[in-house]
Amino acid sequence: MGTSSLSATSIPSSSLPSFGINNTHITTTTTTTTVASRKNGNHPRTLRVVVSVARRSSDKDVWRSTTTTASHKTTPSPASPRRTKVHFDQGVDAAALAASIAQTTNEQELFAVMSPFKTRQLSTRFLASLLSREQDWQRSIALLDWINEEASYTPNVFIYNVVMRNVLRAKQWQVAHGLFDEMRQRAASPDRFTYSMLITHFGKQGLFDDAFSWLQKMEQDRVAGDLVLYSNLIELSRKLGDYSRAISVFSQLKRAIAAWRRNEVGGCVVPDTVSYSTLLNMYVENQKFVEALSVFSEMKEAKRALDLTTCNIMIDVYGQLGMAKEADRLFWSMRKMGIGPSVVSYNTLLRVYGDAELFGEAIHLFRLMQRKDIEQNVVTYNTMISIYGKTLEHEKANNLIQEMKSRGIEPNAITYSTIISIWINAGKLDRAAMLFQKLRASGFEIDQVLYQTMIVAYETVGLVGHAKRLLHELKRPDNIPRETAIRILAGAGRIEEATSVFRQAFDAGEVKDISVFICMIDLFSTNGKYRNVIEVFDKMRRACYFPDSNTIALVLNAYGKLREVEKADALYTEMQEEGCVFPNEVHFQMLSLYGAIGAFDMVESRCLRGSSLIPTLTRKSCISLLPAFMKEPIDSTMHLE
DNA sequence: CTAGGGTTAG
Repeated sequence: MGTSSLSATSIPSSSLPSFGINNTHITTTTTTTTVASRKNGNHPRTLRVVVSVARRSSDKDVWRSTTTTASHKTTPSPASPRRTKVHFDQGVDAAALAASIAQTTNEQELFAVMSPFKTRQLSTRFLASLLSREQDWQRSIALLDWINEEASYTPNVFIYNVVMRNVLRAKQWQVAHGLFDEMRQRAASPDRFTYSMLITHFGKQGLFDDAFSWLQKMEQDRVAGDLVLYSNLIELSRKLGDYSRAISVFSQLKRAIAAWRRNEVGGCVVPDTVSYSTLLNMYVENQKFVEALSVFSEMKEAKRALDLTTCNIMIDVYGQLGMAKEADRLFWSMRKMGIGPSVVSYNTLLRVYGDAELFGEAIHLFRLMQRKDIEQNVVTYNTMISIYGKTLEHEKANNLIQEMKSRGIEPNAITYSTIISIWINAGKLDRAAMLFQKLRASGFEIDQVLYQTMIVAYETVGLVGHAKRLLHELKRPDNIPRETAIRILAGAGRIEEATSVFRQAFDAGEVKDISVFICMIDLFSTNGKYRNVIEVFDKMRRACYFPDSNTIALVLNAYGKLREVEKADALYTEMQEEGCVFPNEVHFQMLSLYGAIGAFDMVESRCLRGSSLIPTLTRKSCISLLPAFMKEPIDSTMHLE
């Protein structure tokens, strides 16, 4: 019968990424499905088997060896007592049963433990509660399989969510995909718990494409997000360096809040401390300090309690705004608010003092930390070294390196690049070079800032030969990662070297960081190498990285320069559908592209309809739009300056 | 009976 052909080996290993939902197999089992369904009068079980076998085929250890289908392929469970409403949960000790399950090492053992309950009616609620005690992903999958195949219960969304939780915590991404598909097929529709877990776990792992595709599915399913989810998405966008997307998510959040206020949806979207601080942080990252301040006061108005992290962020904001006094006041009032400042608070205030040239206060605070035995870390020392650099006390700065070492705090690349810059600014290039050589000789990993610092230093004092030698080394990077070499070469504008190292690294599968793609696109774009821009972009997409909107703007520009308006249009449309909000420059760029090929209808349909462009049109942009409007009179609602 | 979030130094 069908299922016997469904052993793990029959699932092609290439059936990713939809993971095992393989049409061939589903087709071959259709007949059995019908029979099975008729027999026990419920859902098609065989499909479940297909999915679960495929899912398990990725397992590696003992749980996999039991992927035999023989034991549970035919006989519908004799009990199948779904007609009766009587449950026997009461007599079952859930804790003891969970403990027995926890002892099993493979599926057969687990099935054996559960076998007495095939003939008894356990409620779905009981099963969910049983599962929620299990943390191991393989055992929870086995239990899910038992529920489905051995006992013919119908797992609900609670049960699936618990299994999903364990699978995600174990970073089993393929299994998660399979489980998700299975949920949908079995009508246990994913809910906001499911989506929230998927989006955050995939996002945390840097799998942004997946994370945003879950978001899309969530919206298609009309599942309302809540505040934490939106905080998460804003944070994801921030990590991607995509301010536009963050703003777009934020406006979605505001829409969700409005809907919630009108009682249209459930869930809770009232901003809390963490979501405020996420927003704060987003504004800080993008240098929007005034907006950050306004969020802070809105937060205080909303009577949200300040917590440690929010205070730390705000000390930083005040500092960046040149409001050292406020930063100082906030720091010293933390204890009164019942918040003990952490090492991060101290470090941030140290930096604020340094930026404000309040060196006396900084040194005083540092001494206080040492006297009162408040935790210090490498950031504390790096900040102080930089401050001694500003006060021109070079030897004191240098001594701090010895001090931190003696206290068991290891200097890092930031420590060394700080001190090297100090030597260089003090005109002591020899000391800088000596330290650099010593670091290289000791096998310390030189990162791009260290390299760049030295290269720039050599160039500044006219030692062009030394600078060139360093750059030359990077072409054949043996002791530094290729990604680092690429970033340095690109930063130094060495197109040919950067290109060749990038191609080597990409072919060797070594390009893991999205920023490497981006710096190559930047490099090619600023040098008018548009064909190369597209090449890197294609590689980036093939490697499943999600480009930020600035990068997309550069790629659109490249397509335009190459007169590939159709490709530009496809990308522009796709990214907007993905929720990407472009700066107006990008829209104008597209406008002029459409204009150049005389596609005036595109101007209307793609750029203007539903976009926020019209109220912001300036005289200059209106002039650039004129060709497009030649057919139509200019709308009087447009604001001409 | 199920879930998830934020901060410092070159």
